[in-house]
Amino acid sequence: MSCSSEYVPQLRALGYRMTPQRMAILHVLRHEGTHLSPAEVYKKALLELPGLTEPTVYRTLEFLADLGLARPAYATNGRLTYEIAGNDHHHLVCKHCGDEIEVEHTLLESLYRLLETTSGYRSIGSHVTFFGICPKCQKN
Amino acid sequence: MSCSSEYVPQLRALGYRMTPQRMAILHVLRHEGTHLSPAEVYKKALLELPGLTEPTVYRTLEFLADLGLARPAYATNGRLTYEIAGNDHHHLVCKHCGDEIEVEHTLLESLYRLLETTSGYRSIGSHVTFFGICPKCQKN
DNA sequence: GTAGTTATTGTAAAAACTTGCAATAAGGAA
DNA sequence: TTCCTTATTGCAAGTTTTTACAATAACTAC
Ligand SMILES: [Mn+2]
Ligand SMILES: [Mn+2]
Ligand SMILES: [Zn+2]
Ligand SMILES: [Zn+2]
Repeated sequence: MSCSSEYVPQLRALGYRMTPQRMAILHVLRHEGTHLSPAEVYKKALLELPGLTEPTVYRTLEFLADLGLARPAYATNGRLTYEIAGNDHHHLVCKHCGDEIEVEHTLLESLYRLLETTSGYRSIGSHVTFFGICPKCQKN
Repeated sequence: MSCSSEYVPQLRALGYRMTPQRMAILHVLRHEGTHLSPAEVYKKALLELPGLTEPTVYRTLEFLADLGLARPAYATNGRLTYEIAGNDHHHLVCKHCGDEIEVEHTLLESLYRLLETTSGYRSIGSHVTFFGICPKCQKN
C-alpha cells in the first residue's frame, strides 16, 4: 500500500494536512524500518525533498509520534530516535557493550494488564527500553 | 549518614575521586529527593559551591548514573532528569495531562525474571516510565 | 609535610534541539 | 478555476547538551 493512500485519510480525519515534508519523512521511516535519529531522517529525506529543513524534521517526528504513526525510543547514548509504528516490540540493551535485542510485546502484556487494574490508567503501552548485561559481557 | 562517609568509599573502591563538585551534586539530589533536570541541579548546587559549571553538572550526573548512585528518567517533555538512587520504583504518566504516579517495583519483578530467563541478559532493572491515559482524562 | 600521577574540572566552542513569527501552501467552498 | 482560511513551513535566533583540551587538584607514596 502506498504511503499516501494509507496516511492521508488518517491525517484528514484529525484535521491535519498531508504535505510533501510529512510524506518524505514517513517514506524514510518506512523504507529504513529501524530506529533513526532526527539527523539521519533529515539527511535521507533531504534527498527526496530538497529544501526540507531540520526544524521541520524535529516537529514532524514529534507530530507523527503523537499520532501514533511513529514510535520514539531513546538510544543508548540517551538521544531520541524514531521508527515507523508497526509490530509492537520493546528493547533490551546491554549497559556494557550496547548490544541490543528485541523483546516480544507478548511478554509485557500481562504486566500491562496488571498496571491497568492497579492504577486505573488505560491504554498503557510504551515502546520500552530495558537495560541489563548481555551474556557475552557477563563472562568478562 | 553523611554523604561523605557513605559515598567516598564507593568511589575510591572503583578508582574514582570525591570532589566538592560531586559532593554538592549528590547533596542536592539527596536533599530534593525528586526528579531534577540538569539545569535545576546546577542552580541549586551552585549555591553550595560557587564556581561550579554546567558541563561538570552534566558529566557528573551521567557519572553518578553509571555508578548506580543516581537514576536517569525522561520527563514528559522528553528531557532527561535525575534522582538519587534509593527505593526502586517506576512511573506511569498520563499522555494527556502529564499526571504521574509511582509504580511499585514489585509489580515488575516477575517480568524482569521472565526477561532474564528468555534473553540470557542479567541484572535487568531500569527506572521505567510507562505512558497511558489517567482516570480523569478517560472521562473527557 | 612534599612531590608525582592522573582523574577531574573549567573554558571555549561546537553540535543538537527548540521557539517565535512571518511567509507559504494544503484543503475546502464557491 | 479562483478565493479563503489556517495548518504548516522556513528562517533566524535562542536554549540545551556535548566535546576537546589545557589547567587544576585529589589521592598516593614517600
Ligand atoms: Mn523499536
Ligand atoms: Mn523516579
Ligand atoms: Zn554486552
Ligand atoms: Zn490525564
